[in-house]
Formats: sequence, C-alpha cells, structure tokens
Amino acid sequence: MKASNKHSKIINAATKVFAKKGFFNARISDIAKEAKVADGTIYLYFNNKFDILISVFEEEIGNLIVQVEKLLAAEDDPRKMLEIFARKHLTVMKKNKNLAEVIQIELRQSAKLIKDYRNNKFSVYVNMISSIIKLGQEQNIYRASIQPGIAKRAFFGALDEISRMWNVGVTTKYTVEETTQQVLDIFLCGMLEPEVSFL
Amino acid sequence: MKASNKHSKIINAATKVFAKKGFFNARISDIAKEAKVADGTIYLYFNNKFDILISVFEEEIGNLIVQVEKLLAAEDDPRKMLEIFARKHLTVMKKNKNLAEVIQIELRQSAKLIKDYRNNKFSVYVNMISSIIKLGQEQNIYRASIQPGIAKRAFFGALDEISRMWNVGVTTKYTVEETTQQVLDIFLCGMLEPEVSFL
Amino acid sequence: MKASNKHSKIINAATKVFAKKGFFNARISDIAKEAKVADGTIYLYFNNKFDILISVFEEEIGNLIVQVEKLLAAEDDPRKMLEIFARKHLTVMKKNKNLAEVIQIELRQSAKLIKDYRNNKFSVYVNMISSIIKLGQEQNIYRASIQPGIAKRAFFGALDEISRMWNVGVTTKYTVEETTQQVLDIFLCGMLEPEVSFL
Amino acid sequence: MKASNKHSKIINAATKVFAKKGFFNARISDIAKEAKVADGTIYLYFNNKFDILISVFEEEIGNLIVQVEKLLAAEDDPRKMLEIFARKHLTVMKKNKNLAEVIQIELRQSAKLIKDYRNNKFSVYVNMISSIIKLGQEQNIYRASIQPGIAKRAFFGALDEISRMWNVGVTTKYTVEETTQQVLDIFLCGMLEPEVSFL
DNA sequence: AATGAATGAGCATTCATTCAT
DNA sequence: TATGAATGAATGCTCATTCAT
Repeated sequence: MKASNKHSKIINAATKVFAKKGFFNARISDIAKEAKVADGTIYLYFNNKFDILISVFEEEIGNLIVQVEKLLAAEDDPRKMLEIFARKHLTVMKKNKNLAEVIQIELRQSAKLIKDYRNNKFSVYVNMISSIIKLGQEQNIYRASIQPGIAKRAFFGALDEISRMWNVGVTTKYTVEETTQQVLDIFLCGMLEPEVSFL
Repeated sequence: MKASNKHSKIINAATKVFAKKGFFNARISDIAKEAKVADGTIYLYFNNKFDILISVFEEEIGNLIVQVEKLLAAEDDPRKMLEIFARKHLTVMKKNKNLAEVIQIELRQSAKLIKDYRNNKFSVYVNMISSIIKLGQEQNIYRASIQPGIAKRAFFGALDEISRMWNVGVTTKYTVEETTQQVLDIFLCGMLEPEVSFL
Repeated sequence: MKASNKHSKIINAATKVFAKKGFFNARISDIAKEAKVADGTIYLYFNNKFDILISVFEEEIGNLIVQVEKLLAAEDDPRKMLEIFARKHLTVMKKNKNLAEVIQIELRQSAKLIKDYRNNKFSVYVNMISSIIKLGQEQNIYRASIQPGIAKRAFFGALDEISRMWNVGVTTKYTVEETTQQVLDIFLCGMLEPEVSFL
Repeated sequence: MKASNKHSKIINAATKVFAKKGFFNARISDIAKEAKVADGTIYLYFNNKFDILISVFEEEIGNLIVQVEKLLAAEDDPRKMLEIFARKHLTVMKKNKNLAEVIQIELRQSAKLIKDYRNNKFSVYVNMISSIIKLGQEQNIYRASIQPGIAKRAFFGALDEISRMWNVGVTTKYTVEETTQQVLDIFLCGMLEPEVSFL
C-alpha cells in the first residue's frame, strides 16, 4: 500500500503546513519537504494546490466524524449526546491545533473559492448536531420551538469561536472539561436565573 | 457612507474587493480601479496591502461599535441589551455582506499574520457582550455561574456562524428577526423543556 | 537673484545626494528635500533627472577649471604646472568627497547614457593636462616622444584612481602632499633607478 | 568560453547586458533572454540581481588573473613583468569591451553599494602590480622611494582610463602595442628629458 | 512511480513626472 | 513661481505547475 502511504504523508504534511502558514503563504515545496517527497510527486496524487486543501478537510473531518459517531452510538440521551459532541470537538481542537487552524480559517476561505464545494464532510459533521436536536425534540427533551437548523449553527459557532481562542494565543484558566460544561450549561439551561423570565 | 476623500474611497473599495476575492486574491489594481484612483495613490494613504486590510477592520468595526453603543445607551435591561446586540449584528451582517465576509474570513487570517494585532477594535466589540453579561449578573438576572469570558465567545461565535450561512449562499426561510429570537431564546432560556433537568 | 539661488541650491543638494546614494538610487524627492524645495520645483529648473546630473558635472567641474586656471596662470614651468594640477585635483577630491564620488562613478555612466555628451567641461578639464605637456615639449622639458593624448589619460587616470581609494574607505598613511610628490616623481622621473635602462 | 552549463550562460549573458545597458537599466528579463533561459531560472543560480553583478566580477576578473599569472610565471625581469601586465590588460579590455565596461563602471558602483565587498578578486588583480614593483625594488631595478601602494593605483588608473577611451568611442590612431609602450615609457622612464631635473 | 530543474505568468511596490491650485 | 498630490508605467522576484529523465 505504498501509494496510499504517500497520499497520507502528503495530507499530514499539508495539514501541518497550512496550519502554520495559511493556505496562501504555504508553498508546495514546503509541503513536499515536510512530506519528504519531491515537489513533482505531489502532482501524482493531487490535481493542484487547492485540491490538497479540500482533501485535508475531507480526510481530517472524516476521521473526526468516525470518532464522534462511534462515541454517539453508545449513547441514547440527547443531552449526553450533545455533551459528547462538544467535549470531543473541543478536545480534538485543543490537541490538534493544526487541524483547528485549518478548519477555522482555511475552510472558510475555500467555501468562497469553490462554489460546488457542498454536500461535503463538513456539512455532515455539523448536521450531526441538528440530528441530535431533532432526536431530543422527538423525545420531548428539547423544546419544539427550537429550530434545529439555526441551533446547530449557533452551537457549532460557539464551539468554534471558543477553540479559536486557544489558537490565537489567548491564555485561559479553564480546562476543556470546564469549558464544555459552560457551553452545555448555556445551551441547555440558558443564562437566565431560573426565576427570571425572558421578557 | 459618503466617500468624500480618497482615504475612505479606498477603504470602501477595499472592503468590496476583499469581500469578493479574498485578501490574497485581491490585487492592488483591483482596489485602485474600484476606488477610481491610480495604483500608486493607494500608497499615499496606506503602507502596504496588509495595512489596508487592518484599516478596513478598524474602520468598519469602529462604525459598528459606535452604532451599537448608541443603541445600548438607551437601554438598561441586560436581556434587552443582548437582544439589541444580536439584532444589530445580524442586521448589519445581512445587509453588508462585504463587511461580513471580511470579518468572518480575513480577520481570522490577520490574527495569525500579525502577532501584535491585539487590543484592537474587534476585541472591544466582542467585549461589549461580556460587559452586558457582567451587568446582568450584578442585577441577578444572569446566573453567577456563567463565565462571561466563555459566554461572550459562545454568543459571538453563534451569531458569526449564523451570518456566515447567509454569505455562503445557504438559503433560509428565517428572517433576521426570527433568527435573533431563536438565538436569544437559546442563550437566555436554553434548549431544554422547562421540566427537564440538565442531567 | 532668487531664481539662480534655487538653481544652485538644487545643484548642491543633487551633488550631495548623488554622491551618497548614486544616481540611480537617488530619488528626486531626496534632492528636493535636501534643497528644501518641492519636488515639482525641480522641474522648473531642470528638464529631467538626468539633466540634473549633467548640470552637476558642468557646474562643479566648471568651478574646478576656473580655480586651476587661476593657479596655472601664475606659473611658467611645465613641471610646476603639472604639480599644481595634481595637487589641486587631489586636494579638492579629498576635501569634497561628494564631488569625487560623482566624478568617479556617475560621470562614467553618463558617458554611456548620452552619446552626444562630448565637448563638455570634463574634456576641457582633462585637456589642461595635455596642454601642459605640449608646452613642456615645446620647451624641451618633456620628451618629444611622449604622446600628449595618451599621457593626459594616464596622468588623469592615476590621480582619479588614487582619489578613489579615499572614497572607498581604504585608509592610507600618506598625506595629499606626499601622494602628489609620489605621482609627480613617477610621471616625471619614472620608476627605474637612474642607471637602469628601460630594456 | 564554452557555456556548457546554465550558470556560465547566465554570467556571459549578464556581462553582455550589463555592459550594454548598465546595471540599473538592465532588466532580469534581458539577461534571461540573452542567456536563453526563463527569468525564474536565474534565481536558481543567483540570489538576486546584485549577486549576478558580483559574480560577473569574480568570474571575469578571476579568468584574467589566471591568464596574467600564467604569463608572469615565465618572466623574471620586473620591467618585462610590468610590460606583460599592461599589454595583457589593454589587450583584453580592447577585445572584450563588455568586460571593460563592467569593470570601469559597474565595479565602481558596487564598491559603494556593498561595504563588505573587500578581499575580492579585483584587489588580488591590482595587487599583482604592487607585487611586481616590490620585486623590482628588491632587485634594485625600481627606485626604493617609490611607494608600491600608491604606484599600483597610479599604474592601474592609467591603464583603466586609457581603456575607457576605447569604450566611450574616442577614436585613436594608436595600437594596443604603441599604447603599451607609451605607458611603460612614462612609468619606467618618466616624461622628463634625461638632462632635465625634477625641480 | 518519482524526481527536481526549468518554466513564465503574475503582482506589490516605487518613483520620475505632471498639473491643478 | 511654487507646490505636492496624483499618476501609472515599469520590474525584481516568487512559486504553482510541468516534463524530461
């Protein structure tokens, strides 16, 4: 499985280089050097520079999806499921800063650069959130008035922005676990004191 | 948005061009043409291409801050204040897609490219959220256990991700008003049915 | 004589700037700033950048010619006259390093850049040497076999190369006076021991 | 002058282009076209434009040094040695006008542009003259009062200025051989009639 | 499959010159 | 006369991509 070996070596190298320098500042020769292959070799596995970026997304997020799915499969409670998603996402992003960078920054650019980059794994990933919410609504655990399509964005956006903090270098005293609890606490119970009404 | 002088003509042009093509794909000559000035004229007002980007942020977000501050000044209730922030942010981002693009994408890049781009207007803007939360905590309206530093990120991230939807071209049936209500509803009351406990 | 005042202010400034940065690296705005006039003002007195360079030569070398001519007018002996020329040239070049730079470097370039830059003051200056030699030959002081056209080049080249040393920063233990004596000694008496024959 | 590899093809092309247009007016694309390589190829062999110029000096003068050294190795008489140097220098400069131009003009500029351009081949070349003079002094052929450090400058300056004539387009009726004799005659025997004293 | 030398299109920036005031 | 803001042509250098080996 030599070919596949080169392929993933390049993916891994590209993830690292894109994270460090950003897509536009990354040079093909940087990736080649990091992957310990010749520049030209990269073009045996990818069509162009942009194709590498897309592949990085698909590969890395694909891995993430598999891992989260496995964890969710062992859980029924929609509250726990959301907690599992949040914890896993934040844990991975804190550990794998390169992946975090790429998702936070480069993924956003790519959405603009390729119009037909839809139905991708990123969508699949974020849609796991709305699926959980819908499941909770069916079980009368989440309120029916919540729009899963909006709530999934809000939830993912919250996690994404928080993990962005860590990459920008903002120091924080909170652990992943505490942060996960805070986010869950807000999203499940809201910020209001129990006796205070929402206007 | 009167562009009486060259400086703001260039800022406006750059906002448009960066939004359309992204910072790295934007050429100085594009901005110059859009601003109807000569290429060289741009360098009478800005040090380099990157300086234009930073200026766009500072200028545009500065405007936003002024507007939001004015709206907040007329309000005391921390619940209403958060609503005002959310509504204004989403309204502006929906109307001014160029600004939205630039904030969502280019701002993230710039944070990586310049290490000393701290204490900027963007921070000021996001810190308005935590100020509101702290105010609400003092008034026993928001729960004391909420960490303002985390909650501000979560809240801004939620709004940001939602407005990103609009720019990527995802169609939605919800108005700004409905979306604002959903986000507020989630953040203030949470997603749980009232009688359901958070584990 | 206001106009003439500006004119020479610009010439002086240009001499300084060309010497410091070289013709190609010198900017019009540098000269303008040094002369304390506006950029555009320079074009009221000179046609273009190159015209300034030529004017610097003509002006500065013109001054030199006047001074040397005055000194030579008081002397009859062709040996003394050559000494006067050498001493004056070396003295001025040691004192006015800017002028030296311009003559040594920029003058050479200009000769290539403008084909019709003949019959100029520089030629007049160098021809003073051949005139002295011819005079000496008429008086049977200089050997008739010496070709004044070649000797003038050799003599000027020798002085020029020596003064170039000083500008490049080569330190030397010889004074202008000692150097003048050495050059004269070589050119008048040659380097051979009296009893040794030139093959 | 076989230009088997890219490096020397570029050196040769650069010598020609610098000679024709001067360093600052020469475009990289001119050199590339002359060398029949792509613009970018030049940067595989040289760091920047200036690096090319320095390389031209080192390469071309290096060749000259080798040739002159070989000729001098076969000669003992310091008088003949100086003659050999002069003849070789003038011959090469008359034949290779491009090299002459570059030495006369661009070399001078470069000395100003890079402070650490010392101990270079040009110095080695000029120091061959002072070595010859010192040798002659040890053999009591050249007068002990001659300062080799000054005399080498004078001698080289004389040759340089004479060869400059040829490039500027001044027509002359003297051959290289006659010119060499004139210069030698002046430097070895001086310009005075034998019976006339140096003041 | 793998290499890496070679390519050449592309662009940020500079600066001599102009001209409205 | 004098100004200096505005112009826009010009170019050194980079780097994604190709292709002969």
